[in-house]
Amino acid sequence: MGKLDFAPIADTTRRAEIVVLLRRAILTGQLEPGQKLNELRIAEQMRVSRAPLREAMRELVQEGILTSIPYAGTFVIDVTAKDIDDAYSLNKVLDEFAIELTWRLRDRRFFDELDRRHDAVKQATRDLDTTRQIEMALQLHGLIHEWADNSVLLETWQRLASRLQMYFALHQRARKEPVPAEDIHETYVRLLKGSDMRAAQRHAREHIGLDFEELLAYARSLESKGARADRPGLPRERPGEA
Amino acid sequence: MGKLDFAPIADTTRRAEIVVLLRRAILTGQLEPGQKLNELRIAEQMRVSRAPLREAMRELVQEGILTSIPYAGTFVIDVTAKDIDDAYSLNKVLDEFAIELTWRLRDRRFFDELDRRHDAVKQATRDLDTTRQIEMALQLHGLIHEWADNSVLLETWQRLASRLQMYFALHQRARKEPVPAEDIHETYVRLLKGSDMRAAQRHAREHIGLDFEELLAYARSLESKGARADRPGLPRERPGEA
DNA sequence: ACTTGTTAGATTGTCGACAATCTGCTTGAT
DNA sequence: ATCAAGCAGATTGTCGACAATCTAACAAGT
Repeated sequence: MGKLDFAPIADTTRRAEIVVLLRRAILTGQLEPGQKLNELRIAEQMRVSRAPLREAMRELVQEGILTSIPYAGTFVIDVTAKDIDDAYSLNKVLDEFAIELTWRLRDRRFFDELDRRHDAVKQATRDLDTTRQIEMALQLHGLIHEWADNSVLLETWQRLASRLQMYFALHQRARKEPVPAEDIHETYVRLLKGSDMRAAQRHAREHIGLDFEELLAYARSLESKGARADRPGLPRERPGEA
Repeated sequence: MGKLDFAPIADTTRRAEIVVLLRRAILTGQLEPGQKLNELRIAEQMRVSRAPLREAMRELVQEGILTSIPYAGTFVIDVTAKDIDDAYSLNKVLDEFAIELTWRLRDRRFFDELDRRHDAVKQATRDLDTTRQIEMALQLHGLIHEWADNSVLLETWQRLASRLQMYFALHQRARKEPVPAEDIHETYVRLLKGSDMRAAQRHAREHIGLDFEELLAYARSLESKGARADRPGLPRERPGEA
């Protein structure tokens, strides 16, 4: 018999597809932070009943990009400057760890994949597709976490990456300027291919740091402008879990 | 008006209560790894319809202690030695980070809470209540993550703690010996109260390390004994997310 | 003996309807 | 005018029934 091994076939449940649609809508900023998700309306738009929609929403709540208040509704999470700062500082720690784990596992396939993703970022940049640029940059950044061969680290990173994508998309959408044209990942990729692990770790911190500082400044400016009063019934605090 | 601030009232949805019940059943080992959860049977036992039960199960899937395969069922996650090892190594990194963040925030209330949780562990040990001992030990350990004032870190820790509790409960249930009587947390607490942060971080690694080594040895012995053939239809691989 | 097609039973996925709860407005008393 | 009570509408939570899919046993053909 042939030694061909097939990949498992795709999920074909409505729930799974709904999750993909909703996640994309949130991460690209089509659904704004704090916005309420009306179940009936969304279910009708998607031509689906509320059952699979609600199950999908529960998944995204646990994924950390939605928040739910019983009998009040499910909302896109609010983005505070502190959230961004918290995510940023944890991200630094995880990156350092991921580089350490990945370092001895780097091989030809790793470098090829690194280049492939790097190219994807540059392509999206040329196309002026900001949304895709953000997504591809995070994919490039996520490679060290995928390669580290630590399932728990990878899960943690993916949860974090979801929020990062949302934050950055929000930021990009706010400032009208076009995308930065120069390639800010060049050094990052080069160091990951090199032989100085400490240098790579150090750069990962600082490189990410630059983007984040800008993002933080934006978030802080939003908050100093006072709480938004346009959307009524916003949850100011999420109820604690038992 | 009084300056009393009330805690948010408890969630009163069936879904939330089901989550608590299911989580406890899994973390205490009443539901074994790999075991399938029959929706109809559980729903009847709890006197609830399948809708809130299924939503609760989706949450636990995202929490990482259940795994779902479309049209096949939802199962308690399988525990492999590598999973434990992965969780262990990430836990070391998170602990080090948490101690760093918490260090300058330590105050009277922190030390009091530290003692309170430490006492709770000792009490459970005296009562020979192994399940509670594990839970309290993790609570003691979680204090540095709660105190660190980083919401993303806290979330990450809580997800990790769920699995750790499951692993340890499984281990305890397997070996017939009674609980270790001596107080293994004494040094940990003392160092957290002291003034040498590096020493506290170092101890956190090694202290946890001991428990884990034992746990790992157990998990490896299970796997070398060959795959279990008693439960049919076990998922050997979970389908990837798109 | 081995494979293939079929069928019955069980289980998961989805739907539409009903119950519980919240929100905002109206009403009416002071 | 102010405020509380209560009502109407909208939205979420839950239920029971149906559809889609899987599993295992059985029959039939090679």
